[in-house]
Amino acid sequence: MSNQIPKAYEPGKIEEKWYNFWLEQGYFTPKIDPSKKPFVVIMPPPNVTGELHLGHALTDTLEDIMVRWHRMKGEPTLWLPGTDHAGIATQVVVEQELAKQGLTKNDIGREKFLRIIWEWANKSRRNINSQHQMLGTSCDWTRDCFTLDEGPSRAVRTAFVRLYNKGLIYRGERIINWCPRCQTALSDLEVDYKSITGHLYYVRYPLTADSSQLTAIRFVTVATTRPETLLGDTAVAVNPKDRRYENLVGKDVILPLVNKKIPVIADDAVDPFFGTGVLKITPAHDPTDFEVAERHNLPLVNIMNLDATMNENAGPYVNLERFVCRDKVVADLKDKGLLEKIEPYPHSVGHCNRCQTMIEPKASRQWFIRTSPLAEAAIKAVKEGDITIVPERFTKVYFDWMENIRDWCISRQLWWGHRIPVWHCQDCSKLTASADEPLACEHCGSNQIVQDPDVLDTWFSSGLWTHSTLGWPDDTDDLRYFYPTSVMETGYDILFFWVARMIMMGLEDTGEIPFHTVYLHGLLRDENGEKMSKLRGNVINPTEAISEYGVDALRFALIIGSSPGNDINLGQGRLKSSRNFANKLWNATRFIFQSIDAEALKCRTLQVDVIASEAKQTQGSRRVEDRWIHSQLNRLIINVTKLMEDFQFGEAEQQIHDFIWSEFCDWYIEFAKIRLGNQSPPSPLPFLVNTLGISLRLLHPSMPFITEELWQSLKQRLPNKSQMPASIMIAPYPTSNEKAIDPEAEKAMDAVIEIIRSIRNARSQYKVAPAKWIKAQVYADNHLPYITSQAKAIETLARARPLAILNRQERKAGKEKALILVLKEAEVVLPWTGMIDQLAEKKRLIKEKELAQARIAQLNTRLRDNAFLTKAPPHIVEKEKQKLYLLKDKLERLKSELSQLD
RNA sequence: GGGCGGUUAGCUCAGUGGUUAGAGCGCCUGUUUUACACACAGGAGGUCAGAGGUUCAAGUCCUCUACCGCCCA
Repeated sequence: MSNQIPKAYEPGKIEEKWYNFWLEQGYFTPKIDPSKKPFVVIMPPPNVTGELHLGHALTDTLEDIMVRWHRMKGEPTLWLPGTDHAGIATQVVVEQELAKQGLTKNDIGREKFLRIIWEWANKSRRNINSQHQMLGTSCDWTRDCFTLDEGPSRAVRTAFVRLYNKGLIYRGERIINWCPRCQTALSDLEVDYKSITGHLYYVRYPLTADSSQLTAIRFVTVATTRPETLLGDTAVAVNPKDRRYENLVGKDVILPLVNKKIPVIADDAVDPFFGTGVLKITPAHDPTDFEVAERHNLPLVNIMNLDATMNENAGPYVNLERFVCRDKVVADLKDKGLLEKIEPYPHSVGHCNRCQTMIEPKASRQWFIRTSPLAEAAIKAVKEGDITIVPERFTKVYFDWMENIRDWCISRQLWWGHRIPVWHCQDCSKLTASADEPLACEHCGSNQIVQDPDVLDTWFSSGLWTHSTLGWPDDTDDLRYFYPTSVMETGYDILFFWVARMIMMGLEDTGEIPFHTVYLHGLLRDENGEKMSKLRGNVINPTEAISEYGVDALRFALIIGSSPGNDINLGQGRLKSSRNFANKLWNATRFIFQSIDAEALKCRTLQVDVIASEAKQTQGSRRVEDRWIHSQLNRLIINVTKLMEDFQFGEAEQQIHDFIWSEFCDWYIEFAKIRLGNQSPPSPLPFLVNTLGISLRLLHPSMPFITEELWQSLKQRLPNKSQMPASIMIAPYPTSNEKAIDPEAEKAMDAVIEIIRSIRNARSQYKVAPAKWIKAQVYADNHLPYITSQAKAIETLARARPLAILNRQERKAGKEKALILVLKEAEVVLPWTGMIDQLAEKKRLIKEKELAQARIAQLNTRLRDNAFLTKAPPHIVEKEKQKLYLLKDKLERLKSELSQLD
């Protein structure tokens, strides 16, 4: 037949086709409908540093699942995509590109450098967006944003000026983290601390002659990990409670190598148990020392240049690189007999998280945000439940960070980013902050004003992303309708960097929370739980995975079996099994199509409604297996809906997977085959088609491409195709029908399945040739009519012929050798003359009897326990009683079988 | 130092108080059964890290211990 579909799923052939179809139909762009509450996700904007990695694929997949699900539920759904200029990260990448040509950014100048970096960014954006599209993201490209676009840039300037005018942004000299390679200040969050085994140097600081006379001490010993910084010392300090040194406080010592007089002071910050208990104070190069210096009015001596070489304050050491200088200082101290000892010393040292260069703490004049007032509101929003963090445990982490928040250094000495909207007056040296470029100093009116050369931390603009992308500071339709947004979905690693700051900035700028829910996913690891890295060579490239397994398989593999906030291990095995699942679905559908086409050849019309949660069956009554698959399907819909609402996407996918593979393919389709073969009404086709249609819709958010392809092919085969939605994307998400839950059909089919399984098991145990038919009798009572109705299925699926299904009362004590299987609701008798080890079989039955007795005893104890009967909920007690009843029944039958064997 | 998470089958992980703990991969046996070998059928494999406690009921809640990982300082 010409419209037959291929034997194996070939993902590459259909993905682009359907993505373009969706785009052309405009499904990704929501219609603003004030009568409906929208569902809104703002995408975490990837950096324009190059391409997407697996982490982005995970983000895209989770967000696409939520977004497609809500869209199918009929909510106006906006998923707003964007990209981030990523100040330092992008500048580092482009500088590396330049370095390949032997150039630095200073060689070519700010203007030309910015031109090159813009080219890079634009290319990168195109690349990134097409990768998002490969992944199937249903985001609204008409609203695509870049942090440096005019809108978001104006939002940045406006937010800055507002905070400045409220006194929440200030400029001041503080110890900041300086990256000597990037040549910029960094915020505390941009520093990675690494454990390093360094050394603790014990250095003698001689007392001045006067002090020495007064105390009869010649020197104090100071322990330090950074001897080169002693060139910038302006004091030594001890703890005021330290009895050992109490007579030293107020005296003076001579700074070695520099031969400068510096005081001994007492300060609580000194830990008497560290080293000798005497600390050198280098205020310009250490955060604690800086604070000590502030308390004691000590001068700051900066001894380093911006590239971490020593400056003129280092005297003879000028121009030496910091570590070269250290070696020289240590050698010189040794020469002068001032180095007491050197001990190995493990400690943690900050590194730039972009280039891994060792950070230099450094006193520097920078711009800061006073964060504590902002944090207060941000804490309140979560505490009062306006914002929910999923999984919940991160709430504590969030509070902890917010409650101990420190001021945020926002200025960067970079060229790539948002220029700080402050102008310095050359005449009165006062500052003018303005969202629009000012013509004159607002203080003295001079036009001799120069804009601050620095740019803002990238995360400042990211912090505004939820509202700047919707038009803020303007009062736009988008902002009014889509803000506050619904879910902020991202990795837990940027909770502080981004999520926390968005909450602070969103509340500050708009007076409203930026989103109702924060959903944090885990990080991706390889199949052994190792971090993915180029060095280890265990990186999975999403593009390669897609071409090998298909997008749907990649998406499915990323999510199935995962749980919120926990890391996800992804390897080839998981990708393969997800691809296999896609192929399974493909082939199940292929089978159903073949059946539909066969019907069509006989000119019969298929009565089926693939949208309704229950198939309409017009010809004759429904058979028990039809009721059963319906019941199972509706249970699935109930479970999946609940799981999706609880952000349990991994478990939702697992359940859909298990239903399709096990219940539908392994059993229902196998039952259906028999009926299709013998043509006796009622036809299972409406149920096959309906179950397939619902399964496809349930699965669509996870596997958009294969479900669309199959949906469209299915539609072509249905008589009511004109009434079906044009795409599965806009078809309604299945809703459950409580009435379809059918415990009677479930029990009956459980019994049938158990009968088939037990016969198969016995065949396998006795190594019966697969093709051989064996004689079987089934005796039952309760579900006899149902079991009888499945005679053909039992016969075919267990290869049992001749098969007799009889009432238990008709059971006669036969002397014929037979294998007897006592099941939950039935006995299966397999007469196998000469094949059975009668003794072993008797032993097996005795063992089963004992097992049943043990469990009955257990249940009896429980059901006689008054505490259980009074305190356990009634439905649990009822369940236990039911179990006991069934077991007792089984025990009786086991006993009766055994007695016949004697 | 403070906090968080983990410890469940050979491996990787689900398991949201209900009593016989699941999946994928791997392993063993068999099968060209006309949707699918990217498959089918059958099978082996777990004192749920350890110790105490709460509860009618604990893999699940609490306490402690051990080990592993992460975050913050």
